[in-house]
Amino acid sequence: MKRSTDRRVQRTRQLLQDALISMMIEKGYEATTVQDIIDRANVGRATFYAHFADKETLLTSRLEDLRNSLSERQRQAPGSLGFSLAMLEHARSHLPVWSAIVGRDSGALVLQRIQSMIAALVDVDMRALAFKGTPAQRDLAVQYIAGAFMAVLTWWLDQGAKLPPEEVDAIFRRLVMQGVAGEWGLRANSKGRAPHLKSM
Amino acid sequence: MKRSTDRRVQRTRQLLQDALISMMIEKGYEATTVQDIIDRANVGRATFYAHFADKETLLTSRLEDLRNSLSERQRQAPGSLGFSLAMLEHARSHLPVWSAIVGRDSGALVLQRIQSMIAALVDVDMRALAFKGTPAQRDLAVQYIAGAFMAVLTWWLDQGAKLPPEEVDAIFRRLVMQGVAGEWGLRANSKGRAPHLKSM
Amino acid sequence: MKRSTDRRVQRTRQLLQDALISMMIEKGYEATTVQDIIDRANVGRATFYAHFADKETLLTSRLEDLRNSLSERQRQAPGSLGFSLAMLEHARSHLPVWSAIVGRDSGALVLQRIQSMIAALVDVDMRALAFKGTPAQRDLAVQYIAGAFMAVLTWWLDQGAKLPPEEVDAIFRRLVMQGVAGEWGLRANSKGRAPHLKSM
Amino acid sequence: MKRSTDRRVQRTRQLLQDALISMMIEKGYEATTVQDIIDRANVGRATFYAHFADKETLLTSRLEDLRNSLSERQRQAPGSLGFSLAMLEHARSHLPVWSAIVGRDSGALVLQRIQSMIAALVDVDMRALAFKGTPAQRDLAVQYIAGAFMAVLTWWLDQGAKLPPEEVDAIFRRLVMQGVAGEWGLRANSKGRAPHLKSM
DNA sequence: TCCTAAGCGAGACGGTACGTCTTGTCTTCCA
DNA sequence: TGGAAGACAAGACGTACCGTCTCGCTTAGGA
Repeated sequence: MKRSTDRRVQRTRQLLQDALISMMIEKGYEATTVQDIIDRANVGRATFYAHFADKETLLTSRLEDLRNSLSERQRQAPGSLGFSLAMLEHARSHLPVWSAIVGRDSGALVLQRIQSMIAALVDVDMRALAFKGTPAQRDLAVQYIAGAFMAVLTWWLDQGAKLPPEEVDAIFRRLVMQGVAGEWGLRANSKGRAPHLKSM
Repeated sequence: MKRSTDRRVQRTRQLLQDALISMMIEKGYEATTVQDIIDRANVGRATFYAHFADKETLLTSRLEDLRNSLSERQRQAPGSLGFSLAMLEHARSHLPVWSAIVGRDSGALVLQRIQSMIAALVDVDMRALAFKGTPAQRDLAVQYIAGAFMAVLTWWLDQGAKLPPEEVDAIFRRLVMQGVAGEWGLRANSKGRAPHLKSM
Repeated sequence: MKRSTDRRVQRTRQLLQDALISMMIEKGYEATTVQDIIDRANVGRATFYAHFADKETLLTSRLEDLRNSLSERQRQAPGSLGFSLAMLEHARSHLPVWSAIVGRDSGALVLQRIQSMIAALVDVDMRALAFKGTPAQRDLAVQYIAGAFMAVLTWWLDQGAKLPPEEVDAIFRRLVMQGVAGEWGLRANSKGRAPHLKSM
Repeated sequence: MKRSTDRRVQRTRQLLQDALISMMIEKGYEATTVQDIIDRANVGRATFYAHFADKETLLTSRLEDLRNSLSERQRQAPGSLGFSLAMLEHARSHLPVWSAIVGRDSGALVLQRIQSMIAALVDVDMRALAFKGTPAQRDLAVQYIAGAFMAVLTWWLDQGAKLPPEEVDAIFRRLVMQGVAGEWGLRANSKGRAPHLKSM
């Protein structure tokens, strides 16, 4: 019951999320103020704070969607570092946002958030593969991979995302697999591609 | 002429840098305000801005010392990814600052700066080694390595820096070398250890 | 038709008026918010605004009862400044509200409303007595008396209403009558006391 | 020392006081926001709060000047209810502000502040005159007079301040003296007029 | 030894974002 | 159909921080 209220609430949350994305493209994340967001969303200030504790919480809620897409993607091909190509393609399809995130100092915090999201996915992949090594070593490997991927992604975007995602993905995966498999031995596990992501 | 003036200027810069470090340990980088710094340094507000454009510039000036140490270190053993062990040991020797940098959302921007510093070092290393591949591929590798290292470093510090630096370094280097050498073929180049860093 | 509806409406109005009084005693008039009132009255926000334009209108509606009592009281003994004793006694019988109204910056506006209510009564009294003087002079006298009375009432309440109402009333009336009668000559007119007020 | 800072501070306080007065004339006291004041004064928001706790404190600081003028005026002719004519003339010379204060609901609080200021002056006058009666009676008389005066002043201003101040003053003083002298006996004490007030 | 210019502390200031609060309007659903 | 529940836009509040600024004090060099 009170479904209508829920619907209104959802609508407002959506307006705010969209406004954030749209402002990020224009001014970057750090430079975007709460006032910018609510002006863009045509929403009252109090309403913003009724839904989100602050700008960062709003960002997190938006990233949640991305996380869900990637998780879903992963479920269809576990243990294949599938997030890699998916992320690259996602970034290319939504180049304006991602350029804004990656661009000058604007998104250090955003990138950090995304990196820990990636790390969680990698962790699942490592467990799916036959990782040989202590839990501490697995954690190290997880962080290693997530950090390396984000660095590659950032660089690729900074270059204007000109190289084909498939190529970047292939190199990245080989770099990781040769390293990690050499060190701890992983069962090869490369199932088919899942469909592209749509969100964001 | 006016050497005494220069000495005073240096003293003030030093006071401000020390105050920043000391505040970062207490409250983290983001949470530290310019007011905090000048109070801690017993310096006037205008004096701060006479020396540094803003908080970030002050940080950069402090990181400059770290960069110099690492460059020096690298010059003694080029092409060996020598920054890795040096950084790990440096971090362990100055655990309070590094914990503060790495701790919860305190230092995304600081870490980003350090990462690009590392990337510059890696770039030199890659050129020193016989990297086979296009310039773009080298750039990709550079970012890959720098990102992976920072992630490992951050993880290690977050864990309380309990594992021996030598062990972390060894694993990291093997992961990198197996990947990069497998992909593009690198001449093995692992000269002896250089002396520890002292700054910071 | 729909008498039951009328009864509900009356009930709601009553709930709101009571809630206002009760909140005023706790926090003073200014500090009381519409939210406080509707929470206390267990009433929806829209309902509040369906009945009253704002907090002040609600107050006014409540004061209407007081005005009616005093008017009734006056009809029984016109031209006797009868409001004086009636108000004093009323205030003593409902000390908590009146203390709240009078207390520190809580009710400047409330007191202003009451004062103009008193002024209307004084005007009637002045016309009942044989006031000699121009209309402007009568207006001046009316304001003079109402202002003086409210100040005395406020002072008396601020002191904790310790002096007997009769004594305060007597002094007040002598001060007024000697002044006004001396200036413009009034026919003595001091009929018997009317019964006490009950409302509020 | 540091007189220059003091001078700046004084200037800023003055700018803010003037801006308050000027806004009050336009929109009334209640309706004037802190933002209005600082915009008008060309002053930063933090600066406002560095000088005054809130809008009301600013008002109080402004009334302090009026209080000082009246006190000075009183010192030259004590015991003569000299504030009466002085206030009336002051109000007529600064009609725009006073009209704004007196006008619709805008200044209940301001008027309350002024009334207690007047009461303090009356208290001094009562002590200067040979007031016969208990302290409680004197307090009552003080409030009576202050309340009556403010009511007359307000009425006079509401009428557009058309009657000559001297006439209003004369009537007010006779009303008071006949009442108070009749009740408690006062030595006549009506020294010459002091010069007009200039502030505000 | 005096003088003079620079470095400096202290801190006022304009500007701007924050997160909180209250108001009055509106929509939806229940009894 | 009246009213409870409560989302919402609007906008003021008081706080925090920033980077600029003016002011005198201190403290050396050079005269």
